[in-house]
Amino acid sequence: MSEQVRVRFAPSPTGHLHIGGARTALFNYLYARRQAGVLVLRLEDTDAERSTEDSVRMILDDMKWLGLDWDEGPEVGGPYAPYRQSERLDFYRSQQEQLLETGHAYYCFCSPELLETKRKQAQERGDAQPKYDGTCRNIPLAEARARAADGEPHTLRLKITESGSTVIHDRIRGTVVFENKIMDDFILVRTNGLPTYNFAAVADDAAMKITHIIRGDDHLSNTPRQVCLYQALGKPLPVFAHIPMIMGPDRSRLSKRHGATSVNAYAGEGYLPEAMINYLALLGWAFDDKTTLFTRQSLIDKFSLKKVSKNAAIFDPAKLLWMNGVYIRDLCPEEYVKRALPELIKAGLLPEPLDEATWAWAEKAVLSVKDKIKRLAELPQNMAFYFGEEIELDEAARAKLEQAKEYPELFKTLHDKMAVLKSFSTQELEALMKDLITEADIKFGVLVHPLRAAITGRASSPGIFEVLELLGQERTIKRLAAGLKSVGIEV
RNA sequence: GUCCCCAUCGUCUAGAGGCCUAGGACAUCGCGCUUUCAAUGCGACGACACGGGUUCGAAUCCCGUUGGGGACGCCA
Repeated sequence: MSEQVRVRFAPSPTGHLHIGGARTALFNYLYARRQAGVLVLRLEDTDAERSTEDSVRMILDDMKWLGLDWDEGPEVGGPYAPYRQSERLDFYRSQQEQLLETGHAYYCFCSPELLETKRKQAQERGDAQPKYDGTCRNIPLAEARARAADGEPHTLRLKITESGSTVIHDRIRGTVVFENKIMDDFILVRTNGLPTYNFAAVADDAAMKITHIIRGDDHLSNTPRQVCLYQALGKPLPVFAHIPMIMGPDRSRLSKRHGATSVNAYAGEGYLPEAMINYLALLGWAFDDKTTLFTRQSLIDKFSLKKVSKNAAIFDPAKLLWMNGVYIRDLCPEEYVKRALPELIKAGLLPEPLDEATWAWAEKAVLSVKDKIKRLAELPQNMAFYFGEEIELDEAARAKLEQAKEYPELFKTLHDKMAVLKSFSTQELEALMKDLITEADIKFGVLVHPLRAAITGRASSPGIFEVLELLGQERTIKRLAAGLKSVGIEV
């Protein structure tokens, strides 16, 4: 029987969770759930300069918004706690000590300035690949320790075997071979005593018994170094799976200049987490040649690394938008209302505690535009005409209203009859209007278009009877009268 | 520059030698339905980067070219 699958998502807290990170997290999540394994969330905050507590909060919130719950990590703890690298410094110290003792690591006293100079020189000479020249490689450990103890600034480097090659068996890429001579003795511990990414990540992955490393393609070239570290540490290698990157429309790495790239931004714009999950799942993965809509559970049931594609994918906001519309329309009325009303409250269109009558009205109003919107944030804009007393007509509406001039008597009658209607309901209104057009022998549109323009200020709206009823008799009459008056029809 | 990865419609992808006159989805365009818009239905447009092999047969395998991306930090 094989060991339990343990995967991890290890973001560095330097801002919101972005699209790429979210997709990596999602694939890890899906794989963990599919394999009945464990998803570990680990914060890689060894860069004290850029890591912030705010970012930690934001990333955790973004993960929760997406519904990507982790089994071990911040807030939930776990057998390998702590899950923040900044709190694991003692552990790294013990690891580096071991590497020093086994001769896999050594002290390096070269200053950053010196290295920078050497790197520049190498570049100017046109050297194949700038790499550390090994100046401090053979300083006896005892001597190095003494110098370090004297307070001489130093880093720790991993001693890489220069000959041979390092082979990676990637679940997605296949076999990838790197010649060892292209690697240099990279830094494990910085002058400030903090571990570098490559060191901390590997030490932790090994310690936390991570079995599968599912991460972005951009880490593929880091992998041979990390493999060397695993070996130096005497730890078994995990399975690597490098998933393709997500690019912007210009095929360069997705970044701010491509527009919204953080999950949070999409949440704010009224995207549903389930739509985001579905869309992200399809970026670099497909189940078959037909299916595009997946529930979270079907994603879990169907996900496999085998079907992850190798090529980079371009993030397409248009498809996400379409999918979000699908998900909004698919929401049951209760669920839809529950998510929609806060948007109106946020926009100041509805008061904060809602009384029962307003709630009932708002429910219907919000439902009337359900299949017109693709993002919840479009709601206030789309429903503006339901609020306030007077309205302003846009250009298209003006033109439609002008058409009323052809039938001044008809609209006068419409106004008068509506004004005295006993029950201002969909049924009554429909009967009234049907009678009018039959009598006048005109098409329905002739009556509806100017009416809609007058009461909504726009050329398009939900079904006219629905709007009429929701608006109520008083406001309808008021707006209709004002509209007719503006085109010279006195009522 | 060096190393590594990748290469099917504008975009996401299906395709693991014959099922491919290459399938689906988004976008775009057209038509239908309809009180408008939306939704929806139908349809159109649209791709195997190029060149060599291998094979009876290649989008699928091999090599090269070109193109794109990534890495080359005391960032992650």
